[in-house]
Amino acid sequence: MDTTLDKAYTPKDTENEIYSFWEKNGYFSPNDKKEAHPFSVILPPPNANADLHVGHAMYVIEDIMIRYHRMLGDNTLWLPGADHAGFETQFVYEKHLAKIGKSRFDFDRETLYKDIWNFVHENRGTMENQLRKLGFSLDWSRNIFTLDPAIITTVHASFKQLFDEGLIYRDNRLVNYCTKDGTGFSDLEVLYVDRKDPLYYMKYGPFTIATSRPETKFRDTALAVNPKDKRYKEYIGKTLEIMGLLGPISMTVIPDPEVDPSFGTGIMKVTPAHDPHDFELGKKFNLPVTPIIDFKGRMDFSWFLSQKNIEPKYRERAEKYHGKKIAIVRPLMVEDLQSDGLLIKVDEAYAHRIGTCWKCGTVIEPLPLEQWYVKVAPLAKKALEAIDKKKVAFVPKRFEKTAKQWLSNFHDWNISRQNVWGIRIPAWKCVGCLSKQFSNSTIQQSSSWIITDGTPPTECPVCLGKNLVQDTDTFDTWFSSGQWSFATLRASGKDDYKNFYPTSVMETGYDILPWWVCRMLMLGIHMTGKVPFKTVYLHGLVRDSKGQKMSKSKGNVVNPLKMIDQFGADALRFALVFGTAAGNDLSLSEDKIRGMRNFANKLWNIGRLLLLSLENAKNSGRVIPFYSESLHATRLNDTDKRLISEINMLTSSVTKDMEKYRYSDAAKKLYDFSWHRLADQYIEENKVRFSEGDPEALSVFRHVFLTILKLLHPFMPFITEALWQKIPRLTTNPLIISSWPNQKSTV
RNA sequence: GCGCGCAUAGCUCAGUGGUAGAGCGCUUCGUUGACAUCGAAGAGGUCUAAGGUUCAAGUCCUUAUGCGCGCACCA
Repeated sequence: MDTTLDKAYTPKDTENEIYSFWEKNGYFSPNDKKEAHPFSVILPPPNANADLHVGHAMYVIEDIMIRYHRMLGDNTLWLPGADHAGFETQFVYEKHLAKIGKSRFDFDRETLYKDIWNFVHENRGTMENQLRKLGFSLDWSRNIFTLDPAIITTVHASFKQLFDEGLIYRDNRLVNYCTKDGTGFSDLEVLYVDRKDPLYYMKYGPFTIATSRPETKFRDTALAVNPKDKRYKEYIGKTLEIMGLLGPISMTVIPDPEVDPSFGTGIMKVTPAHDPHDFELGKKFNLPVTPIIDFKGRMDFSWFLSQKNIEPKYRERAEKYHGKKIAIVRPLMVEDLQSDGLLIKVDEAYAHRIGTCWKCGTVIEPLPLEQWYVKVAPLAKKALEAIDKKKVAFVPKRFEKTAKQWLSNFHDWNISRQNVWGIRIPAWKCVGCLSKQFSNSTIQQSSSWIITDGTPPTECPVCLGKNLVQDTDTFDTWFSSGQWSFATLRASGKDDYKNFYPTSVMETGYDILPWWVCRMLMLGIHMTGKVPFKTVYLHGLVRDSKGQKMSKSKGNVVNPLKMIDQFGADALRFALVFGTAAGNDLSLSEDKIRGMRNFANKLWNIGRLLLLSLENAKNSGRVIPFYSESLHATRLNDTDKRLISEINMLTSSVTKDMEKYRYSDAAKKLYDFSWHRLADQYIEENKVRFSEGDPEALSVFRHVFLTILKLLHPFMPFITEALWQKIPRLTTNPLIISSWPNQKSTV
């Protein structure tokens, strides 16, 4: 064994070597000892085709938990995976297509899917190697992809079961639709932004109405007023002839207690096809759902133009508007409203919030579309009960309330996506039956669907027809992700589900609490009868040195790989934990990482001094005994004994912190003790003894330092392992699988 | 409107009712072998405000102010 060390620690030389040493020897896999307690964590699967960002580095908390429990001797599993990230990945792929002058519509479904598959798999290894660079002790032999057949099987089976139980249904209602990306979204994926837009006041029969969406007025089907509003009471129930841009329309005035009399003029126009509130109102009053905007975000006047005997003026207008985007039509309408004397005024800076596509920023259009919905309330109820019965604990505790709030307020969940890249929904329709039912041209009525476990059905159970068409939609990625905790363990082989479900801890960013954690709770409990995890630990967002959110456009993004390259993975890891409270956002600066690199170097040089001293002692024929209780009792002086007592106190205090998820505290104590107590005090005061080869001093120094290496290992796995392997000690185990210290332990 | 969080050193933030902390920055001094990615010494705080609980409050409770986040409404 080479016992000399370089003057400064160079992580680059050692990290890769140590990682492959660990991986090759299977240390990341569970020890499978029968008497061992199970401890399991499932890594939130990063997007398979994207590079890691510094937020992913926060999963270091999971590695700390895992390494700690592995050293405790627990049967420890940290399961890695990669996410196909349905819509998100397809979005990236479409950008890539655009660069080469193509679009997804140039390909048939199968080709497109295969092309995205290849695109993803070209990039997939990158993300995984980046996780390795971070030192994450993931069991790669169990690596799972969200599109692995075993996962798809589980997702299909759950869908069928939920459908059979009546917890999934098909409905035609207004969907949050992005006309640019061509897909609908769940409520959670709509990003609301504050904007200032014109509010148009226009003449509406005897009234004045205010609207920010004049383009929808062509398909208004009613007027609504607050029943308590005295100004309009007499109109309720009456049908009025109203002059519009395309001639007169007759409309009934209906009561709606939700109309705010103080907003605008207190009269609301009702457009069931393009406003969720109006849609519900329309259901109540039996109003027709008549769209004017199509799925590309264009005005569709075909319903009007197909009529006979239209006045030329109106035909001309409709033709002018037809097929154009909303933004183009609005000013045209304003002109026409003015020339018809219908425009009263325009409030140019009306402040409101508007739903946009979280990915591309396009304004979300509520459009009527048939989709699959999960009936959330019964599932949420079970999750709420589990929380109340303390079957799930939250760290920090305050997120329990947040989770409960979400679970109490979820609407039914639209899980259909008009994407190709994803798990296709195992639902088929019979063309024969369909043609018989198909009467209403604007709204497609629900008909009976054939749901299977994924196997294509051979014939229609109703008419025995063989012409069956599969739903072209795929699942919302979160529908499958919501089953990740049990789907993975069922897929990863052997007895993993039996041994490791429910998992010990679910650790992720608080920003996906509603998207992921709540859904895993709901689906996990419903599908398995058990909570999917016993503890939820949530970490905050990584921000820049000034506390600003990182973004590419601001140019303040910290690249974790660059930082690892520059300062080492241990330094980055320690910087992310040091001085960071669970659930709070944290500021990360290069300065902080550099500071932690300096700490790593400090450790390195403590090790270097120890090794040099041991080597000198050996060369002069001294035998350095290993620390033991009898050595302690018979030979140590007070100075040495005091240090031993302090390292024992540190050990129990750090252990307590580890148990209570107080990683920042543990890290600080270790930093402080190593640097300021051991190096600055003990070593400085006893330097002469070391150089003289004092056996007791060196024995104590070695014992204390090895103990520190153990305690620090979960945080800084590379340098601690590297030093550990250089230092003569009793056990032969590498540090990663050596035992967590207690007050009696020898090293 | 509802909910959550934050307010502590110049900056960024920890802080588990018991003598105010860290990282970075700053000042002064110090390089013959552990480390200048260092060492020694130091400056810098009415812990946002007001009230309350307590032997004891940065910490618990109430209220206020400012900032941030989420949700709902938004014709």
